Amino acid sequence: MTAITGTASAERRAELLATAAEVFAAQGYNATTVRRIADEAGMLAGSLYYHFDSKESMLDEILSAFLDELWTGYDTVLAAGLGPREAIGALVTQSFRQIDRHGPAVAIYQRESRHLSAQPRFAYLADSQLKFENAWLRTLERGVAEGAFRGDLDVRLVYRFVRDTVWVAASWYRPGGTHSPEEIARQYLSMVLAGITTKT
Amino acid sequence: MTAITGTASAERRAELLATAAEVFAAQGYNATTVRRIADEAGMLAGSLYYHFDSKESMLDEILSAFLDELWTGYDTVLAAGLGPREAIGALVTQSFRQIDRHGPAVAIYQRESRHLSAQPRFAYLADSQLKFENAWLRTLERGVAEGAFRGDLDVRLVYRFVRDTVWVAASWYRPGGTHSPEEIARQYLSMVLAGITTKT
DNA sequence: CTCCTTCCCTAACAAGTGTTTGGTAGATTA
DNA sequence: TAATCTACCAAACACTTGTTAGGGAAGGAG
Repeated sequence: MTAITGTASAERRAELLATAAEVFAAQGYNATTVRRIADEAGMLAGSLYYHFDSKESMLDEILSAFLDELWTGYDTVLAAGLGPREAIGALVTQSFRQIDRHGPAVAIYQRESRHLSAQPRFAYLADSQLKFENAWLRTLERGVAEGAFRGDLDVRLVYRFVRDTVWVAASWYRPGGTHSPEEIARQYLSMVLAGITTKT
Repeated sequence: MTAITGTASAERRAELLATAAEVFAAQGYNATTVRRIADEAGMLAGSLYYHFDSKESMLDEILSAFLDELWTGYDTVLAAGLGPREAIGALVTQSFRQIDRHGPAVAIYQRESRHLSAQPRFAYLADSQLKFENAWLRTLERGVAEGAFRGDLDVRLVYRFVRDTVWVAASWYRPGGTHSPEEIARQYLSMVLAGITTKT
């Protein structure tokens, strides 16, 4: 029955992609050999090509799946019509949830996105990055205009500051630790919004 | 005369290491071929081996030279006996100066440090990271104890927050831009210390 | 039982990798 | 002028890389 085997093979695909993502995240895409992935999956290198066209296809599928889910969450937040401060909060929280779920994918994205986006196949990475930047910048500027955020700072610098502080967390965050993604998001937000010094 | 040729060849070494560092930073260490480096330097791949033992030696020299200079600056700051808030400020400023000077090296360090430190040859990366963590953590804890920093935050989280926010800047910072490293450090510090919201 | 699909293995390929070896033009030294 | 040294080139080496082609065991379908 093609329906049953279809979902079964889809599950196997996802399984293989998950292990591939972990190795990519740990070693880097270029440093990862197809034989290592196969090893981790308990099979031989050639067998991977029954499921995937190429090593690059795996990377593509990992990244695009992650970005799809990311933007589903982001678009919901952006369409909710929140105030600047609440919007930033929701975006940060949403980001940490993605880190919690797609940890390896986030790490890969951060590491390889820059030089990958030059490749036509991965042009959607640049698109996403631009859309991302616009969403954050507009929210920040709106916040400055409404007096919620400080106006004495370079907005682009603030953007990069917030963006980086959130996403780099993927490099050390491990699911199932002492802090839930929501708790980490809460503390991060508190630092970004109010600073780490006492208010005297 | 060995003295003159000695410094001349030392200059050539530094020159080659600088171009190697740029390529490593742009493409990643593993994705960079020795032929690409040689090409960028205007010579053939084999010729590099007149100056260096191996590709790994180049990486080693780049990273250790960077760390040496970094710790020279850090140790000066840490020995100055500053208050917690001033110490953090000095450390951040110092870090941005390093990014300004050793941009490529910093980028390489961030990207490859994790999996390199497992290798015995690069064990000093792990040592440095530990020393780094201790310096920051102690300063932060001292600040909390003295009431300069907030006590309602997880100190380790604060550490990673500050550390990451500073060093990721290397991924987008380019020397000779609109902002000097000191100006960027000033604004970053202002955000980290006081937050991005208006104090109402 | 037979056929067929699924999923993997075995074995190899061509291209690209870091590295080595021997040579050589040109400057430096004696 | 002869000898030596410096900094590179030319060509190959052994090895790893992603990828492919053919085969075969297992199990469901007819």
